Amino acid sequence: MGAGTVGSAAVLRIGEAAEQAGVSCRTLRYYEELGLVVPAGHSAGGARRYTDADVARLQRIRELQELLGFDLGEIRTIMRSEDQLAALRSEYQAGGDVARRKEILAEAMQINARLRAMVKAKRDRLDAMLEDLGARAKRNRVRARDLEAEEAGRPAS
Amino acid sequence: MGAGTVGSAAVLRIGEAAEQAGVSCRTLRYYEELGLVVPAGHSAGGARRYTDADVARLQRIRELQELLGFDLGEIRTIMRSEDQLAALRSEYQAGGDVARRKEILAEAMQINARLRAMVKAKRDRLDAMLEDLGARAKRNRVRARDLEAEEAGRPAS
DNA sequence: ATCGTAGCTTACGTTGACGTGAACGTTATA
DNA sequence: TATAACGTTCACGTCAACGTAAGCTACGAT
Repeated sequence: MGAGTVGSAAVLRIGEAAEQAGVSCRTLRYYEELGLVVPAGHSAGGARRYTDADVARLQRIRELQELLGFDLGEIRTIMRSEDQLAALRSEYQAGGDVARRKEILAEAMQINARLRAMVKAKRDRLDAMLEDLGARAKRNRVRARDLEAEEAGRPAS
Repeated sequence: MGAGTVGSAAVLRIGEAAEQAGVSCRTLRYYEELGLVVPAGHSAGGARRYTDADVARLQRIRELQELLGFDLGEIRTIMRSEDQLAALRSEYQAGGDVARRKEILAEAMQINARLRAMVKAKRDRLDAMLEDLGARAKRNRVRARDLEAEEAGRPAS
């Protein structure tokens, strides 16, 4: 860690982490219960201590929940995949023979592709919806222009 | 209605409408309870009769629910806006003075813009996510290529 | 030392969005 | 005209995702 950064050890208490993630403390405890986010550490007295990485994880969970509409069960599955992916990445970087590295890479690419397909499908549907709304807006603009013209044509009918 | 089309009177029974919309009968009755979709008519005996327009409305509701993540309360608000918009459209087409038509148009455009902004925001976030996933995919592809090269360089190490 | 704030566990409550009978009426068809 | 399939209205059940209250503990400032 470079000098200048204070570093991101397990310094955040549950309230602080919750606020940064935009959720409640209860939600954090609930997520932990589900195995979604386990705090990086604990104080001597047993209080949860979160890192910035934990907060990032929380934000990712909210994104998957609110943006993609997954339920927490599906999110758990996804996060497990990503955790596994991170583990694979470590193993990958640690070296190992080429065959193993290829295996790892293949799995990573597959996981990525699955999520990508879901996101893309959703985005495309949103795009279609947006296009529809845009067409309506355009029609309205045309009508508005016509009205202006009509008004100008007969200023005081 | 042109000859050739049977027309879309209130012909669908609840089971048929439900199937076409991809939901359960219970859901239709529930939506009616919430004032989201009131069947276009009823049989002599009191059975609900839906039109194709009702089914379209149902599909729109599902879209708002699943794609945009609105709850049924928010959807009710949106649908009310759209109903009002349709009413305005009728009033608009019926004529009326220019000032009134401009008012109507302004309101319609405002309603449209609100929804459009929400959809666009969501789509942009999805786009960002997709871009991120794409970048990861690209890195993986590069790594895969490197691995192939390494293997070719030392065929039988 | 103490006192207020924050955190901990346990456990029951709540809200949205339906699912699932029960008991009964309606409709299409053989 | 019988009868199976479909419909109706209550009304209670369920599941996820938390909210909330109670009773107790830990830590930071005065």
